[in-house]
Amino acid sequence: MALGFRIATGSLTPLYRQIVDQVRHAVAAGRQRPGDPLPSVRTLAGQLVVNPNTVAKAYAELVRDGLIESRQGRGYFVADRRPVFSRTERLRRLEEALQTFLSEAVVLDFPPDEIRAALDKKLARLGPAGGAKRGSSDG
Amino acid sequence: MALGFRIATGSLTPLYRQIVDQVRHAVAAGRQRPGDPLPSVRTLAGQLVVNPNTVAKAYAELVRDGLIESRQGRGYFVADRRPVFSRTERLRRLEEALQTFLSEAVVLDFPPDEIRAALDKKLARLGPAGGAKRGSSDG
Amino acid sequence: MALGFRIATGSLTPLYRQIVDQVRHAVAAGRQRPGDPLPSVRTLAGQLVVNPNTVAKAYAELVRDGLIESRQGRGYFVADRRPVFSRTERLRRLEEALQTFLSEAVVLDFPPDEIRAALDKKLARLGPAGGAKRGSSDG
Amino acid sequence: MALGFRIATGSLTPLYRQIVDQVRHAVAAGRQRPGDPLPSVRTLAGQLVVNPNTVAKAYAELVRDGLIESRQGRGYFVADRRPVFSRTERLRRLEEALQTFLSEAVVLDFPPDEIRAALDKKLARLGPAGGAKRGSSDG
DNA sequence: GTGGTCTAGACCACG
DNA sequence: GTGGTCTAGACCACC
Repeated sequence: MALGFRIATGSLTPLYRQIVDQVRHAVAAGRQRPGDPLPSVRTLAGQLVVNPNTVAKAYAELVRDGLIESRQGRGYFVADRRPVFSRTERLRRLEEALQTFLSEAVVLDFPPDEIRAALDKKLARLGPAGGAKRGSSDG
Repeated sequence: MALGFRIATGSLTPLYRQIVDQVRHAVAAGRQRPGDPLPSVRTLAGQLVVNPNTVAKAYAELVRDGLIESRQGRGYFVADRRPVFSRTERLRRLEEALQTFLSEAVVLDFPPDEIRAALDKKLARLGPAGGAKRGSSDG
Repeated sequence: MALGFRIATGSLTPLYRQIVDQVRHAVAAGRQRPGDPLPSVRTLAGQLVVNPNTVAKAYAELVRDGLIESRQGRGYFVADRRPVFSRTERLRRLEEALQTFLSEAVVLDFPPDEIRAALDKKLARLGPAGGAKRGSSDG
Repeated sequence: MALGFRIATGSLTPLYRQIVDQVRHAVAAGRQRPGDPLPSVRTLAGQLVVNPNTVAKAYAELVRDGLIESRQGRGYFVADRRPVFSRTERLRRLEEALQTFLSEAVVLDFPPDEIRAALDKKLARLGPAGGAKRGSSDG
């Protein structure tokens, strides 16, 4: 199936960030699996009505995170999962993402219980399917 | 009481953002209630050793968000909060932010337990009085 | 002292890569230490007679490697060393860099002994000063 | 004997580069000597299951580098090697490549021992007959 | 056709 | 002044 990428031009978050996030969602949810091809830079750019460079920038960031890889002349593909970051770095990034999320939740005036509930619900849904399984902590 | 504002000059998050966040947290935690005065721009700037413009910009953003209001010649005060968004809209936004956070966490290969733990830890630190208690109010 | 950046426009290696390498050299050799400012994007671009975007791209890559950091409105600075990558990833990168180096050496028709000797000489020179000291292997 | 060429389609390095490298290594290791014939473009393409264009491009690069030569209607042969660069120039280039490699290794926080070990391991794998033995020849 | 690099120039956010 | 994002469009390498 075609990835249902959507972009909000009016949003505060940069276009390239939105693309990065959506690819991450697709991979995290297992909608895209290792080996699967991503839409070509030009194709996606046309589809989202943004400049190809913007898509390229997004893809480049995902490559550096080890989530996807490029094969010259062929396109981008979801990469085999491999431990790229140290545990400290992973924690730093988790913390950062959590901070961003919580700021938004607080601004939206949600009480802790409701936030926790929302998380639990979503965790349960992706539950046994997606998520981490491997022994992980690479030295 | 004086708000215990603290600024980290070396931090990655902009100074003005740090101020905005701290006011938000103070209000969310109930340390600042509707009608309470905020320190003047000059006072806070002196206290934090930052440029007054920076404080002014932070306050401007908070005004724009409806969290505080300025009363000519008297200073800034915490505004009576009225929900700007409908409950459905708020839920949609929470969902979206949560989705982004969770995808990042999953891609970083963190197991559900660790994600939950990180959230709980941060929620607790937000203060036991933390978050909004009022029932949902639909716009 | 001003960093003696130089660029070879005719070279096969991309401009932005050359910049990345030179910053790495400076940091590895201890000519640039944590906290030190780097030339601003526009300044360096002017100095090297390249487009600012090219410098920006180089700096962005160094940021993602955790070698430097940007402070909004102030510039780029050498970051405190922190373990960003997992051991596997570090080994992968070492292997890659070694492969590139050896290919060049082989093309240049140097025998193993001479290659080894050159390495030893250079290792000895940065010896006790530069190089790795910390316990490193972060989990 | 047939050259034991192997290609990794999933690899990050381009197909044609892999071919170029393998020919170089074969020559460097003395498995192919001046005057020896190389497999024809079509033969090798069939053997590696790649497009003949890819092989042709690899051979073209090797010709350009003076490592092999084509004899009209007969095929490609390993060329008599003559040093293109003066010894000082070769040393300068070796120095430069080494510098880039070492900076990367140091920044990756590898201790001298480990760097040396990695080099030795790779040199050994290059083949015991590996590398050039001839004395330096100044151009 | 694919991705990779580079330029020129615009507009915004931050201090 | 600083960096950050985005566009438009060029040219090259690879398959």
